[in-house]
Amino acid sequence: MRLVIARCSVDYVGRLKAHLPLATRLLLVKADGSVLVHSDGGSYKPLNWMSPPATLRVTTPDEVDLELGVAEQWTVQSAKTDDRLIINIHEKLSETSHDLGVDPGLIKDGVEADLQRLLADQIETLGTGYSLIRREYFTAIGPVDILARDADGGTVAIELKRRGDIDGVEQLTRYLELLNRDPLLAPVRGIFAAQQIKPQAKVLATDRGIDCVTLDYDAMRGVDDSESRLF
Amino acid sequence: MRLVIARCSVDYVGRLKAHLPLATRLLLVKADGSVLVHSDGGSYKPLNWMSPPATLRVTTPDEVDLELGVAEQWTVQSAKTDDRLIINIHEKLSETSHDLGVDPGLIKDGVEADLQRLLADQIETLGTGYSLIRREYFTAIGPVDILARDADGGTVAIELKRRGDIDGVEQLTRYLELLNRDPLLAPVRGIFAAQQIKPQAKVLATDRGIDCVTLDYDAMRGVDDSESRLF
DNA sequence: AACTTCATCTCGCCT
DNA sequence: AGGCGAGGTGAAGTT
Repeated sequence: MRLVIARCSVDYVGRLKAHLPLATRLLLVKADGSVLVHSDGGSYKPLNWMSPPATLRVTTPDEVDLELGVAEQWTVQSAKTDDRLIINIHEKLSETSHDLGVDPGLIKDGVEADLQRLLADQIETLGTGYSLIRREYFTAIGPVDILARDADGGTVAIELKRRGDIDGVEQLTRYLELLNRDPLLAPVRGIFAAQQIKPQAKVLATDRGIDCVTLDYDAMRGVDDSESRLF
Repeated sequence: MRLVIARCSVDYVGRLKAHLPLATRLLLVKADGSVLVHSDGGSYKPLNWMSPPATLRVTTPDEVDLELGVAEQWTVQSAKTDDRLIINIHEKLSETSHDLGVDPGLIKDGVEADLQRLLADQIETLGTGYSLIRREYFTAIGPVDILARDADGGTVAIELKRRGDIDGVEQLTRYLELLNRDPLLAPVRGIFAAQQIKPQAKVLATDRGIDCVTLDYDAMRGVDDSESRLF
Protein backbone atom coordinates (compact mmCIF):
# COMPACT_ATOMS: atom_id res chain seq x y z
CA MET A 1 0.00 0.00 0.00
CA ARG A 2 1.30 3.38 -1.10
CA LEU A 3 0.23 6.57 0.66
CA VAL A 4 0.88 9.87 -1.08
CA ILE A 5 -0.13 13.29 0.15
CA ALA A 6 -0.16 15.59 -2.83
CA ARG A 7 -1.49 18.78 -4.32
CA CYS A 8 -3.33 17.43 -7.33
CA SER A 9 -6.24 17.69 -9.72
CA VAL A 10 -8.13 14.57 -10.77
CA ASP A 11 -10.26 13.63 -13.77
CA TYR A 12 -12.44 10.56 -14.14
CA VAL A 13 -13.74 9.41 -17.50
CA GLY A 14 -15.91 6.33 -17.79
CA ARG A 15 -19.55 5.73 -16.98
CA LEU A 16 -19.68 9.49 -16.47
CA LYS A 17 -17.18 12.31 -16.25
CA ALA A 18 -16.00 13.95 -13.05
CA HIS A 19 -13.40 16.57 -12.23
CA LEU A 20 -11.63 17.56 -9.02
CA PRO A 21 -9.94 20.97 -8.97
CA LEU A 22 -6.43 21.42 -7.59
CA ALA A 23 -6.19 20.78 -3.83
CA THR A 24 -4.20 18.80 -1.29
CA ARG A 25 -5.44 15.23 -0.92
CA LEU A 26 -4.52 11.70 0.09
CA LEU A 27 -3.79 9.29 -2.75
CA LEU A 28 -4.05 5.67 -1.64
CA VAL A 29 -2.69 3.05 -4.02
CA LYS A 30 -3.55 -0.53 -3.09
CA ALA A 31 -1.72 -3.70 -4.04
CA ASP A 32 -4.37 -4.63 -6.62
CA GLY A 33 -3.81 -1.37 -8.50
CA SER A 34 -6.92 0.33 -7.17
CA VAL A 35 -6.60 3.99 -6.23
CA LEU A 36 -8.59 6.08 -3.75
CA VAL A 37 -8.53 9.88 -3.62
CA HIS A 38 -9.58 11.07 -0.17
CA SER A 39 -10.08 14.52 1.31
CA ASP A 40 -10.03 15.28 5.03
CA GLY A 41 -13.81 15.05 5.32
CA GLY A 42 -16.87 13.29 4.04
CA SER A 43 -17.62 9.69 4.78
CA TYR A 44 -15.89 6.55 3.64
CA LYS A 45 -16.56 7.18 -0.02
CA PRO A 46 -13.53 8.69 -1.74
CA LEU A 47 -13.87 11.87 -3.77
CA ASN A 48 -12.78 9.82 -6.74
CA TRP A 49 -11.38 6.33 -7.23
CA MET A 50 -10.56 3.44 -9.53
CA SER A 51 -11.79 -0.04 -8.70
CA PRO A 52 -9.54 -3.09 -9.03
CA PRO A 53 -8.21 -4.62 -11.10
CA ALA A 54 -6.39 -1.60 -12.47
CA THR A 55 -2.95 -0.51 -13.51
CA LEU A 56 -1.19 2.72 -12.64
CA ARG A 57 1.11 4.25 -15.26
CA VAL A 58 3.16 7.39 -14.82
CA THR A 59 2.51 9.34 -18.00
CA THR A 60 3.95 12.54 -19.47
CA PRO A 61 1.75 15.58 -18.99
CA ASP A 62 1.00 17.58 -22.13
CA GLU A 63 2.41 21.10 -22.60
CA VAL A 64 -0.64 22.83 -21.23
CA ASP A 65 -0.52 20.74 -18.04
CA LEU A 66 3.25 21.30 -17.70
CA GLU A 67 2.75 25.04 -17.90
CA LEU A 68 0.04 24.75 -15.25
CA GLY A 69 2.62 23.19 -12.96
CA VAL A 70 1.99 19.44 -13.26
CA ALA A 71 5.09 17.66 -11.97
CA GLU A 72 3.87 14.10 -12.47
CA GLN A 73 0.85 12.54 -14.10
CA TRP A 74 -0.75 9.23 -13.16
CA THR A 75 -3.07 7.37 -15.49
CA VAL A 76 -5.04 4.67 -13.68
CA GLN A 77 -6.73 2.36 -16.16
CA SER A 78 -9.35 -0.21 -15.22
CA ALA A 79 -8.40 -3.65 -16.50
CA LYS A 80 -11.98 -4.69 -17.26
CA THR A 81 -13.77 -1.55 -18.42
CA ASP A 82 -12.62 1.60 -20.22
CA ASP A 83 -12.89 3.66 -17.05
CA ARG A 84 -9.88 5.85 -16.47
CA LEU A 85 -8.61 8.12 -13.75
CA ILE A 86 -6.05 10.82 -14.49
CA ILE A 87 -4.25 12.39 -11.56
CA ASN A 88 -2.18 15.51 -12.17
CA ILE A 89 0.27 15.84 -9.31
CA HIS A 90 1.58 19.34 -8.80
CA GLU A 91 3.49 18.68 -5.61
CA LYS A 92 4.13 15.62 -3.48
CA LEU A 93 4.12 16.52 0.21
CA SER A 94 4.69 13.02 1.55
CA GLU A 95 5.06 9.48 0.28
CA THR A 96 5.22 6.22 2.21
CA SER A 97 4.80 2.56 1.36
CA HIS A 98 3.77 -0.36 3.57
CA ASP A 99 3.36 -4.10 3.22
CA LEU A 100 0.07 -5.12 4.82
CA GLY A 101 -0.50 -8.67 3.64
CA VAL A 102 -3.87 -10.29 3.03
CA ASP A 103 -6.69 -9.40 5.42
CA PRO A 104 -8.60 -12.19 7.22
CA GLY A 105 -11.85 -10.34 6.53
CA LEU A 106 -14.97 -9.18 8.33
CA ILE A 107 -17.41 -11.19 10.47
CA LYS A 108 -20.96 -9.75 10.65
CA ASP A 109 -24.07 -10.30 12.75
CA GLY A 110 -27.44 -8.66 12.31
CA VAL A 111 -27.93 -8.63 8.55
CA GLU A 112 -31.19 -9.64 6.85
CA ALA A 113 -30.30 -13.33 7.00
CA ASP A 114 -30.01 -13.15 10.81
CA LEU A 115 -33.32 -11.32 11.00
CA GLN A 116 -34.96 -14.00 8.87
CA ARG A 117 -33.62 -16.80 11.05
CA LEU A 118 -34.87 -15.05 14.19
CA LEU A 119 -38.33 -14.37 12.78
CA ALA A 120 -38.67 -17.94 11.56
CA ASP A 121 -37.79 -19.13 15.08
CA GLN A 122 -40.22 -16.68 16.63
CA ILE A 123 -42.97 -16.71 14.05
CA GLU A 124 -45.57 -16.05 16.76
CA THR A 125 -44.19 -12.49 16.90
CA LEU A 126 -46.60 -11.91 14.01
CA GLY A 127 -49.62 -13.16 15.94
CA THR A 128 -50.84 -15.96 18.17
CA GLY A 129 -51.26 -19.28 16.44
CA TYR A 130 -48.86 -18.60 13.58
CA SER A 131 -46.73 -21.52 12.44
CA LEU A 132 -43.81 -21.71 10.05
CA ILE A 133 -44.25 -23.51 6.74
CA ARG A 134 -40.76 -22.76 5.51
CA ARG A 135 -38.06 -20.14 4.96
CA GLU A 136 -36.96 -19.29 1.41
CA TYR A 137 -40.02 -20.84 -0.24
CA PHE A 138 -38.99 -21.06 -3.87
CA THR A 139 -41.21 -19.83 -6.69
CA ALA A 140 -40.63 -19.28 -10.39
CA ILE A 141 -39.82 -15.61 -9.78
CA GLY A 142 -37.63 -16.05 -6.73
CA PRO A 143 -37.77 -17.16 -3.11
CA VAL A 144 -40.45 -15.90 -0.71
CA ASP A 145 -38.60 -14.98 2.50
CA ILE A 146 -40.98 -16.83 4.83
CA LEU A 147 -44.17 -18.79 4.20
CA ALA A 148 -46.35 -19.33 7.27
CA ARG A 149 -49.81 -20.40 8.37
CA ASP A 150 -51.98 -18.14 10.52
CA ALA A 151 -54.32 -19.13 13.37
CA ASP A 152 -57.16 -19.73 10.90
CA GLY A 153 -55.05 -22.03 8.75
CA GLY A 154 -54.61 -19.43 6.00
CA THR A 155 -51.34 -19.14 4.12
CA VAL A 156 -49.23 -16.03 4.71
CA ALA A 157 -46.31 -14.85 2.56
CA ILE A 158 -43.84 -12.71 4.50
CA GLU A 159 -41.41 -10.33 2.88
CA LEU A 160 -38.63 -9.35 5.23
CA LYS A 161 -36.46 -6.26 5.03
CA ARG A 162 -34.17 -4.36 7.33
CA ARG A 163 -35.54 -1.17 5.84
CA GLY A 164 -39.02 -1.44 4.39
CA ASP A 165 -39.13 0.46 1.13
CA ILE A 166 -41.60 0.70 -1.70
CA ASP A 167 -39.82 -1.86 -3.87
CA GLY A 168 -40.15 -4.43 -1.09
CA VAL A 169 -43.92 -4.02 -1.35
CA GLU A 170 -43.72 -4.43 -5.13
CA GLN A 171 -41.70 -7.60 -4.68
CA LEU A 172 -44.22 -9.06 -2.22
CA THR A 173 -47.07 -8.07 -4.53
CA ARG A 174 -45.52 -10.07 -7.37
CA TYR A 175 -45.11 -13.09 -5.10
CA LEU A 176 -48.72 -12.85 -3.86
CA GLU A 177 -50.01 -12.61 -7.41
CA LEU A 178 -48.15 -15.78 -8.31
CA LEU A 179 -48.94 -17.73 -5.13
CA ASN A 180 -52.63 -16.92 -5.41
CA ARG A 181 -52.75 -18.62 -8.80
CA ASP A 182 -51.91 -21.88 -7.02
CA PRO A 183 -55.23 -23.43 -5.91
CA LEU A 184 -53.44 -25.51 -3.28
CA LEU A 185 -52.18 -22.37 -1.53
CA ALA A 186 -54.77 -19.70 -2.32
CA PRO A 187 -55.88 -17.53 -0.72
CA VAL A 188 -52.49 -16.19 0.39
CA ARG A 189 -52.21 -13.05 2.53
CA GLY A 190 -49.10 -10.86 2.65
CA ILE A 191 -47.15 -9.44 5.56
CA PHE A 192 -44.43 -6.85 5.04
CA ALA A 193 -42.06 -7.10 8.01
CA ALA A 194 -39.13 -4.75 8.57
CA GLN A 195 -37.14 -3.03 11.29
CA GLN A 196 -38.31 0.26 9.82
CA ILE A 197 -41.07 0.88 7.27
CA LYS A 198 -41.15 4.02 5.14
CA PRO A 199 -44.51 5.85 5.16
CA GLN A 200 -44.89 5.60 1.39
CA ALA A 201 -44.29 1.86 1.55
CA LYS A 202 -46.87 1.52 4.33
CA VAL A 203 -49.46 3.42 2.27
CA LEU A 204 -48.87 1.26 -0.80
CA ALA A 205 -48.92 -1.95 1.24
CA THR A 206 -52.15 -1.03 3.03
CA ASP A 207 -53.72 -0.06 -0.28
CA ARG A 208 -52.98 -3.56 -1.53
CA GLY A 209 -54.25 -5.32 1.57
CA ILE A 210 -50.77 -6.18 2.83
CA ASP A 211 -50.20 -5.99 6.57
CA CYS A 212 -47.16 -4.15 7.88
CA VAL A 213 -45.19 -5.27 10.93
CA THR A 214 -42.28 -3.40 12.48
CA LEU A 215 -39.71 -5.74 14.01
CA ASP A 216 -37.48 -5.10 17.02
CA TYR A 217 -34.25 -6.96 16.27
CA ASP A 218 -32.74 -6.43 19.72
CA ALA A 219 -35.87 -7.72 21.44
CA MET A 220 -36.00 -10.71 19.10
CA ARG A 221 -32.33 -11.45 19.69
CA GLY A 222 -32.99 -11.08 23.42
CA VAL A 223 -35.74 -13.70 23.28
CA ASP A 224 -33.46 -15.97 21.33
CA ASP A 225 -30.61 -15.50 23.81
CA SER A 226 -32.81 -16.31 26.81
CA GLU A 227 -34.18 -19.31 24.97
CA SER A 228 -30.71 -20.62 24.24
CA ARG A 229 -29.71 -20.01 27.86
CA LEU A 230 -32.54 -22.29 28.95
CA PHE A 231 -30.90 -25.22 27.21
CA MET B 1 -5.69 13.76 8.59
CA ARG B 2 -3.92 11.11 10.60
CA LEU B 3 -2.52 7.98 8.95
CA VAL B 4 -1.63 5.05 11.16
CA ILE B 5 -0.38 1.67 9.99
CA ALA B 6 -1.03 -0.77 12.81
CA ARG B 7 -1.54 -4.37 13.75
CA CYS B 8 -5.02 -4.22 15.20
CA SER B 9 -8.37 -5.90 15.74
CA VAL B 10 -11.58 -3.94 15.27
CA ASP B 11 -15.15 -4.27 16.58
CA TYR B 12 -18.17 -2.36 15.38
CA VAL B 13 -21.37 -2.22 17.40
CA GLY B 14 -24.36 -0.29 16.13
CA ARG B 15 -26.86 -1.05 13.43
CA LEU B 16 -25.24 -4.47 13.41
CA LYS B 17 -22.17 -6.07 14.93
CA ALA B 18 -18.97 -6.74 13.05
CA HIS B 19 -15.53 -8.01 14.00
CA LEU B 20 -12.12 -7.85 12.35
CA PRO B 21 -9.45 -10.29 13.59
CA LEU B 22 -5.91 -9.13 14.29
CA ALA B 23 -4.03 -8.02 11.17
CA THR B 24 -1.99 -5.12 9.79
CA ARG B 25 -4.18 -2.34 8.39
CA LEU B 26 -4.35 1.35 7.59
CA LEU B 27 -6.25 3.49 10.08
CA LEU B 28 -7.31 6.81 8.56
CA VAL B 29 -8.57 9.45 10.97
CA LYS B 30 -10.17 12.46 9.30
CA ALA B 31 -10.53 15.96 10.67
CA ASP B 32 -14.25 15.44 11.35
CA GLY B 33 -13.52 12.49 13.66
CA SER B 34 -14.48 9.84 11.12
CA VAL B 35 -12.28 6.76 10.91
CA LEU B 36 -11.67 4.36 8.04
CA VAL B 37 -10.04 0.94 8.42
CA HIS B 38 -8.55 -0.17 5.11
CA SER B 39 -6.78 -3.32 4.00
CA ASP B 40 -4.50 -3.55 0.98
CA GLY B 41 -7.26 -4.84 -1.29
CA GLY B 42 -10.94 -4.72 -1.98
CA SER B 43 -12.55 -1.65 -3.41
CA TYR B 44 -13.06 1.79 -1.98
CA LYS B 45 -15.25 0.58 0.86
CA PRO B 46 -13.28 0.21 4.08
CA LEU B 47 -13.35 -3.04 6.03
CA ASN B 48 -14.85 -1.08 8.89
CA TRP B 49 -15.47 2.61 9.56
CA MET B 50 -17.21 5.29 11.58
CA SER B 51 -19.09 8.06 9.84
CA PRO B 52 -18.78 11.68 10.90
CA PRO B 53 -19.44 13.41 13.14
CA ALA B 54 -17.58 11.23 15.63
CA THR B 55 -15.07 11.53 18.43
CA LEU B 56 -12.01 9.40 19.01
CA ARG B 57 -11.04 8.63 22.60
CA VAL B 58 -8.00 6.64 23.67
CA THR B 59 -9.38 4.24 26.26
CA THR B 60 -7.78 1.74 28.63
CA PRO B 61 -8.00 -1.84 27.44
CA ASP B 62 -9.40 -4.33 29.97
CA GLU B 63 -7.18 -7.01 31.50
CA VAL B 64 -8.09 -9.65 28.97
CA ASP B 65 -7.16 -7.34 26.10
CA LEU B 66 -3.93 -6.30 27.82
CA GLU B 67 -2.91 -9.92 28.18
CA LEU B 68 -3.71 -10.44 24.49
CA GLY B 69 -1.17 -7.73 23.71
CA VAL B 70 -3.30 -4.62 23.19
CA ALA B 71 -0.99 -1.61 23.50
CA GLU B 72 -3.57 1.09 22.86
CA GLN B 73 -7.34 1.10 22.49
CA TRP B 74 -9.37 3.59 20.47
CA THR B 75 -13.08 4.10 21.01
CA VAL B 76 -14.68 5.97 18.14
CA GLN B 77 -18.16 7.12 19.09
CA SER B 78 -20.66 8.52 16.62
CA ALA B 79 -21.96 11.88 17.78
CA LYS B 80 -25.48 11.33 16.47
CA THR B 81 -26.20 7.62 16.86
CA ASP B 82 -25.05 4.99 19.33
CA ASP B 83 -22.78 3.37 16.77
CA ARG B 84 -19.34 2.66 18.11
CA LEU B 85 -16.05 1.39 16.76
CA ILE B 86 -13.44 -0.13 19.04
CA ILE B 87 -9.93 -0.49 17.68
CA ASN B 88 -7.44 -2.58 19.64
CA ILE B 89 -3.97 -1.57 18.53
CA HIS B 90 -1.33 -4.18 19.20
CA GLU B 91 1.51 -2.44 17.41
CA LYS B 92 1.91 0.86 15.57
CA LEU B 93 4.15 0.47 12.55
CA SER B 94 3.88 4.03 11.29
CA GLU B 95 2.09 7.23 12.12
CA THR B 96 1.89 10.48 10.16
CA SER B 97 -0.33 13.54 10.24
CA HIS B 98 -1.14 16.03 7.50
CA ASP B 99 -3.13 19.23 7.14
CA LEU B 100 -5.20 19.02 3.96
CA GLY B 101 -7.67 21.87 4.27
CA VAL B 102 -11.19 21.90 2.87
CA ASP B 103 -11.73 20.26 -0.51
CA PRO B 104 -13.34 22.25 -3.33
CA GLY B 105 -15.43 19.20 -4.21
CA LEU B 106 -16.38 17.13 -7.24
CA ILE B 107 -17.89 18.30 -10.50
CA LYS B 108 -19.94 15.67 -12.36
CA ASP B 109 -21.29 15.34 -15.88
CA GLY B 110 -23.47 12.57 -17.20
CA VAL B 111 -25.81 11.83 -14.31
CA GLU B 112 -29.56 11.38 -14.74
CA ALA B 113 -30.20 15.12 -14.47
CA ASP B 114 -27.91 15.79 -17.47
CA LEU B 115 -29.62 13.04 -19.42
CA GLN B 116 -33.03 14.52 -18.61
CA ARG B 117 -31.98 17.99 -19.72
CA LEU B 118 -30.57 16.61 -22.99
CA LEU B 119 -33.65 14.52 -23.76
CA ALA B 120 -35.97 17.43 -23.01
CA ASP B 121 -33.94 19.57 -25.44
CA GLN B 122 -33.96 16.81 -28.05
CA ILE B 123 -37.40 15.35 -27.47
CA GLU B 124 -37.66 14.45 -31.17
CA THR B 125 -35.11 11.69 -30.43
CA LEU B 126 -38.21 9.73 -29.39
CA GLY B 127 -39.94 10.27 -32.72
CA THR B 128 -40.84 12.90 -35.29
CA GLY B 129 -43.41 15.41 -34.17
CA TYR B 130 -42.84 14.97 -30.43
CA SER B 131 -43.01 18.13 -28.34
CA LEU B 132 -42.16 18.80 -24.72
CA ILE B 133 -44.95 19.58 -22.28
CA ARG B 134 -42.67 19.82 -19.28
CA ARG B 135 -39.88 18.22 -17.23
CA GLU B 136 -40.58 17.07 -13.67
CA TYR B 137 -44.37 17.05 -14.05
CA PHE B 138 -45.59 16.83 -10.48
CA THR B 139 -48.22 14.34 -9.38
CA ALA B 140 -49.48 13.23 -5.99
CA ILE B 141 -47.10 10.27 -6.00
CA GLY B 142 -44.03 12.09 -7.27
CA PRO B 143 -42.69 13.85 -10.37
CA VAL B 144 -42.93 12.30 -13.84
CA ASP B 145 -39.50 12.82 -15.43
CA ILE B 146 -40.80 14.19 -18.72
CA LEU B 147 -44.32 14.74 -20.04
CA ALA B 148 -44.56 15.16 -23.82
CA ARG B 149 -47.01 15.18 -26.70
CA ASP B 150 -46.58 12.84 -29.66
CA ALA B 151 -47.24 13.57 -33.34
CA ASP B 152 -50.92 12.61 -32.94
CA GLY B 153 -51.39 14.99 -30.01
CA GLY B 154 -51.47 12.14 -27.47
CA THR B 155 -49.88 12.59 -24.04
CA VAL B 156 -46.72 10.58 -23.27
CA ALA B 157 -45.18 10.05 -19.84
CA ILE B 158 -41.45 9.35 -20.00
CA GLU B 159 -39.53 7.68 -17.23
CA LEU B 160 -35.80 8.25 -17.58
CA LYS B 161 -33.03 6.11 -16.10
CA ARG B 162 -29.35 5.64 -16.64
CA ARG B 163 -29.87 1.94 -16.01
CA GLY B 164 -33.30 0.68 -16.94
CA ASP B 165 -34.38 -1.78 -14.28
CA ILE B 166 -37.62 -3.46 -13.34
CA ASP B 167 -38.44 -0.94 -10.61
CA GLY B 168 -38.26 1.88 -13.14
CA VAL B 169 -41.05 0.13 -15.07
CA GLU B 170 -43.06 -0.24 -11.85
CA GLN B 171 -42.58 3.45 -11.15
CA LEU B 172 -43.78 4.45 -14.63
CA THR B 173 -46.73 2.06 -14.32
CA ARG B 174 -47.87 3.80 -11.13
CA TYR B 175 -47.60 7.19 -12.83
CA LEU B 176 -49.55 6.00 -15.86
CA GLU B 177 -52.30 4.58 -13.67
CA LEU B 178 -52.66 7.93 -11.94
CA LEU B 179 -52.38 10.11 -15.04
CA ASN B 180 -54.96 8.03 -16.88
CA ARG B 181 -57.51 8.81 -14.16
CA ASP B 182 -57.26 12.47 -15.22
CA PRO B 183 -59.79 12.96 -18.05
CA LEU B 184 -57.92 16.05 -19.23
CA LEU B 185 -54.79 14.01 -19.91
CA ALA B 186 -56.06 10.50 -20.69
CA PRO B 187 -55.15 8.50 -22.61
CA VAL B 188 -51.49 8.68 -21.56
CA ARG B 189 -48.88 6.37 -23.11
CA GLY B 190 -45.61 5.46 -21.42
CA ILE B 191 -42.05 5.46 -22.68
CA PHE B 192 -39.24 3.91 -20.66
CA ALA B 193 -36.00 5.59 -21.76
CA ALA B 194 -32.57 4.56 -20.48
CA GLN B 195 -28.95 4.25 -21.54
CA GLN B 196 -29.23 0.53 -20.92
CA ILE B 197 -32.40 -1.54 -20.39
CA LYS B 198 -32.30 -4.91 -18.64
CA PRO B 199 -34.02 -7.73 -20.58
CA GLN B 200 -36.43 -8.41 -17.70
CA ALA B 201 -37.42 -4.75 -17.59
CA LYS B 202 -38.03 -4.72 -21.34
CA VAL B 203 -40.26 -7.79 -21.10
CA LEU B 204 -42.33 -6.28 -18.28
CA ALA B 205 -42.61 -2.92 -20.04
CA THR B 206 -43.67 -4.45 -23.33
CA ASP B 207 -46.21 -6.62 -21.49
CA ARG B 208 -47.76 -3.44 -20.11
CA GLY B 209 -47.76 -1.58 -23.41
CA ILE B 210 -44.87 0.65 -22.46
CA ASP B 211 -42.36 1.47 -25.21
CA CYS B 212 -38.66 1.12 -24.50
CA VAL B 213 -36.05 3.47 -25.92
CA THR B 214 -32.30 3.07 -25.48
CA LEU B 215 -30.51 6.41 -25.32
CA ASP B 216 -27.00 7.21 -26.56
CA TYR B 217 -25.72 9.87 -24.16
CA ASP B 218 -22.56 10.64 -26.13
CA ALA B 219 -24.52 11.09 -29.36
CA MET B 220 -27.06 13.28 -27.60
CA ARG B 221 -24.32 15.38 -26.04
CA GLY B 222 -22.71 15.60 -29.48
CA VAL B 223 -25.91 17.00 -30.96
CA ASP B 224 -26.14 19.46 -28.12
CA ASP B 225 -22.53 20.56 -28.58
CA SER B 226 -22.94 21.16 -32.30
CA GLU B 227 -26.17 23.02 -31.63
CA SER B 228 -24.50 25.29 -29.12
CA ARG B 229 -21.63 25.86 -31.55
CA LEU B 230 -24.13 27.15 -34.08
CA PHE B 231 -25.10 29.99 -31.81
C1' DA C 1 -20.17 -14.84 -16.37
C1' DA C 2 -24.64 -12.73 -15.83
C1' DC C 3 -28.09 -11.63 -12.70
C1' DT C 4 -30.42 -10.58 -8.38
C1' DT C 5 -30.52 -8.68 -3.93
C1' DC C 6 -28.56 -6.52 0.22
C1' DA C 7 -26.13 -2.48 2.38
C1' DT C 8 -23.52 0.10 9.15
C1' DC C 9 -25.18 1.56 1.81
C1' DT C 10 -23.65 7.09 0.83
C1' DC C 11 -25.07 11.26 -1.19
C1' DG C 12 -27.90 14.96 -2.60
C1' DC C 13 -32.26 17.14 -3.04
C1' DC C 14 -36.43 18.45 -1.29
C1' DT C 15 -40.19 19.15 2.08
C1' DA D 1 -34.67 16.74 10.52
C1' DG D 2 -36.72 13.13 7.67
C1' DG D 3 -38.30 11.24 3.32
C1' DC D 4 -37.13 9.98 -1.26
C1' DG D 5 -34.45 8.63 -5.29
C1' DA D 6 -29.85 8.03 -7.69
C1' DG D 7 -25.33 5.94 -7.62
C1' DG D 8 -19.10 5.38 -11.68
C1' DT D 9 -23.61 2.48 -6.49
C1' DG D 10 -20.26 -1.88 -4.31
C1' DA D 11 -20.32 -6.58 -2.69
C1' DA D 12 -22.08 -11.13 -2.00
C1' DG D 13 -24.50 -15.00 -3.28
C1' DT D 14 -26.98 -17.71 -6.86
C1' DT D 15 -28.20 -19.45 -11.61
